[in-house]
Amino acid sequence: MRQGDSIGRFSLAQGHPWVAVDVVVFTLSQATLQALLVQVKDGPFAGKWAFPGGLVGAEESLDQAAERELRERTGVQEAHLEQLYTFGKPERDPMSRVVSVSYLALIPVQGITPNAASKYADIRWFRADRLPRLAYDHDQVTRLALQRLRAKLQYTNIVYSLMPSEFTLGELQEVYETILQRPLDRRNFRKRILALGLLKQLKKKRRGTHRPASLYAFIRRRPMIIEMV
Amino acid sequence: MRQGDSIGRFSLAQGHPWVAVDVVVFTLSQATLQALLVQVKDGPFAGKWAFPGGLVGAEESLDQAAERELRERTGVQEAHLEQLYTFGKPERDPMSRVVSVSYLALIPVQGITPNAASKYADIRWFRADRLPRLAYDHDQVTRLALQRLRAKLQYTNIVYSLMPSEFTLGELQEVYETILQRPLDRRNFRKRILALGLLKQLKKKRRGTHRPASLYAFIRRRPMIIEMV
DNA sequence: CCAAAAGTGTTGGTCTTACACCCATGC
DNA sequence: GCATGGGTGTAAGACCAACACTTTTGG
Repeated sequence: MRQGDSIGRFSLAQGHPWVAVDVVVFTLSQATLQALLVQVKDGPFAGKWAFPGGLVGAEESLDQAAERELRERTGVQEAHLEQLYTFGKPERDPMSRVVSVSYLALIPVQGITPNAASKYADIRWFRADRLPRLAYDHDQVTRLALQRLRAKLQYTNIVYSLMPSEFTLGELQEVYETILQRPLDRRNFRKRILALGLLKQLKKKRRGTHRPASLYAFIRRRPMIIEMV
Repeated sequence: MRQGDSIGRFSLAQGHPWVAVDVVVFTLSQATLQALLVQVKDGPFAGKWAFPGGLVGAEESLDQAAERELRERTGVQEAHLEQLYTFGKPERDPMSRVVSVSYLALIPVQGITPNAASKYADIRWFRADRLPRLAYDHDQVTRLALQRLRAKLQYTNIVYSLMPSEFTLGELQEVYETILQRPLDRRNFRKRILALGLLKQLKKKRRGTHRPASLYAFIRRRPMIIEMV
């Protein structure tokens, strides 16, 4: 397989594709799940929307390339970032052979102003349930990303990566309901999530328009397997 | 990201890695899970064992490259084949930058004689729980493959890809116990698996050394999500 | 007739779901 | 004082885990 013999023996038959990463960045805003899209500048997909991405640098790991892309578009340094799937059909990009490793990034609720730089014609947030038809095979990437997010919400604690440092149980429940697209029973939700022991109740209260709600925070902000929802 | 601008703008900074697939082939034999390993011929890992793999051809999708590698080593045409994960640290292969997409292949119990061709020094089956230290980052690939297999055994019907066309419930249970590495209660196992409605009972019996057992077959041999074990 | 695997139901405990009322605040 | 979200417990049903004896064959 490797160079020693393979590249010697196969270099003519073997393609030498470009390797790129594409990053599906999700966040929550106005109680909806939002995805970050860029407008492609050149090539046959010019004008179409797609997930931001870019070629992997010579000295860079795939994870680092994804982190860099996330940072360049959003300024976000710390986020949940995980590999999704690798797409490599020869015809997926009509201009040249590009094998693309897709990543899922989750960033906390906040007003992030994305940066297109000169690389893209435009960049902005779209409601995840109302994305336009995307360039390349990115519609498939969307399905995968949503599927993975919904699945992981239910057996891991990754929701922490979408939450601000302090939140009420009502807000947390709303996040679950938004992503899973189904209502949850408030009493059962509170029982379950508190029983997991992942949250600490803060002394503070959120004083809003109505009865103040207790604020909570995650005790640890790192990925764990749990059984939630 | 794509060539239009990116390759123009970034081609010096961006590496142009080789893209390979590596295939973890599992089968069952003598009531143990077996993995197919090849012995590397050249380069810094010469003499070490690794999973079979190879560069992706210019006209080939990643899936096709994995299928081809499986076919070349085992002659098997039809198998469960799924992408696992993509590894791409710059230093993972000391000779040159290789991004490797790993695949999991499951083939039915049977006496397959693997074929090293001239590509490898040797090829043979190893017990999955007693693999030697592997070349490249393949120890990581092993962990992932076993993890994925165990997980999927529990919420999909992929076990069909490891079974011959006819089998007894005892044999099926033995497969689950082998892979999950824990004993299962016979009555509960039979109740559950029959309740799923995925099996049909054949008229035939397996006549062995003791009381004959009813033979079963999968009604459909294609992947489905279920809730098993 | 003995050894070995096949075949078969019931019960107790746990987990999950459904459900309704009072509370604290802002306006 | 009313509208709004916050906060709380219980009961019924579903699901799961544990468990032992009889049957059929080969040798």
